[in-house]
Amino acid sequence: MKIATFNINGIKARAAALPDWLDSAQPDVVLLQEIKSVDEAFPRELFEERGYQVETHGQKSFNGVAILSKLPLEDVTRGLPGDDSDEQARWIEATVVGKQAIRLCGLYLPNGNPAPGPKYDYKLGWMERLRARAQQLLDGEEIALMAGDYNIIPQAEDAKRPDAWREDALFRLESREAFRRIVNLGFTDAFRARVGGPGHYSFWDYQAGAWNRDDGIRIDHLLLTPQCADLLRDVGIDKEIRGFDKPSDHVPVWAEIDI
DNA sequence: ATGGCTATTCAAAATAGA
Repeated sequence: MKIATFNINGIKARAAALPDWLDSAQPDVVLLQEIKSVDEAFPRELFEERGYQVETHGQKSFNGVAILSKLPLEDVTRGLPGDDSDEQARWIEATVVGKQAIRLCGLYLPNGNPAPGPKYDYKLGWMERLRARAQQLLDGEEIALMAGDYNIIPQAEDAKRPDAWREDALFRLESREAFRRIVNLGFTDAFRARVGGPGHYSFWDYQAGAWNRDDGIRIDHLLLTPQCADLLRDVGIDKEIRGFDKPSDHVPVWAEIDI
């Protein structure tokens, strides 16, 4: 089963590029972030006509996550537990049954800039809630993954120019420590389990010719529980579509799971 | 880069992104 994460930066703006990528990459499941749409306005027919079931957790203008799946989605839940006052649409979960069941968590972790400040506090608080949910998945010994736009550059090798990001909410020490607290519970970064070294990015800014200079960062990740990591067969970053017409500033990252 | 681009929104400039 090919499972991808893709921050599309607006479903309306990606009404051509996203179906084009689906048709060529043929993922079984896609976890989408930044749909920037309410549920009622999401163009589900674009995906249903390609054989995908669509589940959204949308919000007006900003944020918003969704799941597309060729197999039925079961037990769908919306919103990251731990703060009933949080109105931002950044988390969705569902179960898909292949040979075995796998729990899929799609997430759009807060950017957090400027740091320090209230937005950064929100990011760190959100990550603490994420850690709690992650621990539950481990405690249940589930075949599960948490994938999405983490807005975290894990290591210097994950940025073309790490020094430019030192004080940024995506790379400052506190952010990376919070990310490691989650990974170190026992998760596997799917991409890094298979590919080492610098030069692998999932985001290039629209500004300043970042794409042409390959000035990117790796911030979209799939974290696997041990039971899921046992089934990991392949990974990839579909970098080339960043150079196509009307691209998102992110590209898809995927994992092939033997399930 | 204290923002060079893109997307969104009660439709013009503001907000957000990373």
